[in-house]
Parts: sequence; structure tokens; C-alpha cells
Amino acid sequence: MGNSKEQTNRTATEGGTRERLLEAAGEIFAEKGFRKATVREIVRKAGANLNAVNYHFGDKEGLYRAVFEHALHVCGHLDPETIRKLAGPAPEQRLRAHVAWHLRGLLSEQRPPWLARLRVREMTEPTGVLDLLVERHIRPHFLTLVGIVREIVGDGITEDRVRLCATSVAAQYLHYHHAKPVVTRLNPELKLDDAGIEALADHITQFSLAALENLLRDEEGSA
Amino acid sequence: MGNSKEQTNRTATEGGTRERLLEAAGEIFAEKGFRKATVREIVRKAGANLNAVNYHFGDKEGLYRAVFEHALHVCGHLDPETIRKLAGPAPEQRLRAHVAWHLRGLLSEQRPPWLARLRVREMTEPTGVLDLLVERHIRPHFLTLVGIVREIVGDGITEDRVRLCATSVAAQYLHYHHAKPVVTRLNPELKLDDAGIEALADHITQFSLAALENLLRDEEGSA
DNA sequence: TTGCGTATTAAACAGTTGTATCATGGGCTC
DNA sequence: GAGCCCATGATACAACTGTTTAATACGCAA
Repeated sequence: MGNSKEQTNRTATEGGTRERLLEAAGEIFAEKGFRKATVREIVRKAGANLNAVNYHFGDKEGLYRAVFEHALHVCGHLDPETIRKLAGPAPEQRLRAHVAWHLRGLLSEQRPPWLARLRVREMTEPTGVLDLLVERHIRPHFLTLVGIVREIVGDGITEDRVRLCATSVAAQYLHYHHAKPVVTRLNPELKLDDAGIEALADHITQFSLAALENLLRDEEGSA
Repeated sequence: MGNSKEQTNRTATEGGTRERLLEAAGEIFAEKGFRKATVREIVRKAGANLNAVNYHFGDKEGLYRAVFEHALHVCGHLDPETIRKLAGPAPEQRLRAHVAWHLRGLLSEQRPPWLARLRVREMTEPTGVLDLLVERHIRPHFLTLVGIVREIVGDGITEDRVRLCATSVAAQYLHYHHAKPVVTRLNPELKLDDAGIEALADHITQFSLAALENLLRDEEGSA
């Protein structure tokens, strides 16, 4: 191994290897999950020694937790374009922006942020970080969605029902990541490149909008 | 390598270790997935020897494959009530029957059939059995759903779009299993007992119906 | 220089995994 | 009974896991 990376520990806590470990671990954890990912593979990818994980993070779980905190600071925020759209007046456009942003984070291959994939990994296989993740990220995003849904359906529906509707919306874009191997088999025409992702966001938005608007009518009709 | 697979036990000793292994492995595989489940835990639950897995199924993966084939014969079929409703004339009722059947299989705790849970496990973590599973089970169910959706939306929508709509419907009930820990945190009022499952099926059906009917209107309007 | 603290390396450790090996038992035909 | 086949049992084994320990290189102050 050609080493010769260093030198210069600019700070006592942030060396080169520590950062590289976080990056490498993020990718591998996102791809394989906590259990399947091995420390040896992570340190190999990071070009570090086997002991580096235990030295810098105590143990494997400490690294896992640190990866989340690191990722939340680096790429957990919305892009300016999405922020602008989410702040707009039309709830339809806000719904589209919300759906598209999540879908991109889950399916876009080119970008580095494995945070989204780590997040859904934690959803299906909780490891203890889930509580922190729910409170600091998932719930805020969910409440944003709930607000959008509420604005679309109006005041004639209970809060519980609005949350169920928001869950139905989120379920759709999450599904394309959760069950990706099956979805691509059942929908062979699907192309999940950038254009395909936007088209999918269109579908999910239209489908959900249609549901929410019609639900409103039903409520008005039956009220 | 003695390939003593399926043809051996023809006698009434069918209730032997082979059967018990399939049952125990089904539960454990469904709960923990292929990788996390250990052979030792399976044989302990089955009351069999450690070697039993290798003897009867060659290796762990052979057991896994056999569990699927076994489960498909035992509990892969619809119950009579669901069959009756699915054969009915009203597509709304058929949609409700489809959604409720899948939801029950995924969330009902009392029943034995871990087939549904095994199925979604394979969706999120394919292990090679997925192809067989898709062709023999998932796709048929999906095509049933596609048929129902087509009947609701009419002929003014492309087949690709109909499949996307069916995917949106399926995504909803699958989500309650995939992301169960998160869903229950975000919707604390949810009770996933039998009554709660039926209520959930009502919501998903109404949401999807509203979407499909409104989509039809949009198609007519823009046509 | 010497000493000290920190980061990296290499090797070893203890635990668990799936699988293979060898021996045992039990029913069957001869 | 003897011989044989099939199912089971107890144990061994090699590979892999996360973690620990001991040794080394480097920077810097006294």
C-alpha cells in the first residue's frame, strides 16, 4: 500500500483517516447494512489499519453512529432549489418538490449522499440509531409532508387521517427504493436515470394529488 | 455430495425433522432474514441436530429455497372469502379484498404464514430466490392488481401508467411492513390488531380509489 | 538528547458462523 | 443373527467476525 498520505494533523481530533473512515463507512453501511458490513472492508476501502475503527470510534457501532452525525451535517439539508419550491404558495408544487427531493435522494446513483439510503436501511432494520434518526430527521420531513397534505385536503379531515394520507404518499417514493429489484422486474419500461426519476416524481405527485383532492370531495359530500 | 432432496420421505414419517426444520426455518428466516438467521438457532427451534440442515437440504441456502417451495404449497393461496370477493363484479370491492388480504398477511401476528414476510424480505434483500418468487407469486398478484386498476381507470390510460398506479397501491400496504418501526412512531394512534388492520385496509382502498377515479377524470378532461 | 502523548501498524485473541467428518442407532431384507 | 441403508448425533474444522494487545513512528516540549 503506497501510504504516504499524511501529514499535518491540522487538528488533534480530525485526522485524515478519521474522515476517510466516515466516508468509506457511509457508503458500505448504506449498501450492505450494519450487520453485513465488515470492519475489514471499511478500513480497506479507507486505506486505514484495522485498528483505526476501534481507535477513533471505540467500536463498530460507534462508527455507525458517527457516520450518521457526520452525514447529517454534510448532506442532510435540502438544496436551495427545493427550499425555494417548498416555500412557495401552491401546495401542489410543494408536494412535487417534496416527493422529487426524496426520490432523488433514494434513487439517484451519481450523488454521494448515502444518507437517504442509510435512513431507509434503519427503517427496515433498526439498530438503535433509529430513535435519534426519527426525531431529528424523519419526523421533521414527515411533518412538512403532513402540512402540505393538510393544506390540500382542507380542514374537514381528522389529523389522524391526514397522517395516514401523508404515510400513503411517503410509502410510494420509499417503495421504489425498498423493493427496487422487484419494481424494476414488474415495470421493465422503468428507467431510473435522472429523467426517469423526475417522471416518477410526476406520477407519484399526480397520483397523490388526485387522491387527496377526491378525498376532499368525498368528505364534503358525506358531511 | 448426497443430493437426497425431495424424493426421500414417502412414508408417514413426514412429521419428522425435515418438516420441523422447514417450519422453524420459515419463522426464523422471515424474522431475521437469510444472513442473520443461524443454522444453530433453526435446528435448536426444530429440536434437531446441527447436521440435519446439511443432511436434508445440502446447505443453508438449500434450506432457504426449500422453505419457499414448502410455504408456497402450504399457505400461498388465497382464502375462500378473498377468492369470492376477488371474483365479484365491483372493482372497488375487489380492490378492497386485494389490499386487505396482503395487509393481513403482512401485519397479522397470530397466523402462521410467514410467507408474506419472507416475500418482502426477499424484495429488500434479494438472495437469488427472488426470480422464482417474482415469476410464481409476486407477478401473478401484481397482474391481478393491474387488472383491477385497469377496470377502474378505463381504457384511456397507457399500460405503463396503469402499472405505475398498481405499484402505488401496492407500495402503500407494503410500506406498513417495510417501515413498521417508523410508521408506528409517526402514527402513534395506529393499533395494528385485527380491527386496526381492517381500518388500514379501508384507508388504503379509499385513498387509492380516490386517486384512480380522479386520474380518470383528468385523462378525460385533457383528452 | 530524553521523555511523553498521539496516531498508525501488525499480530493475536475469543467468539460465531457454516460445513465436514466420524460414529451411533434403528428399521429392514436376507 | 448379519448386512445394509437411512436418519441422527456429537464433535471437529476452517473461515470470518469484532476487538484487544503490543510494538512502532512521529511531533514537540523540557
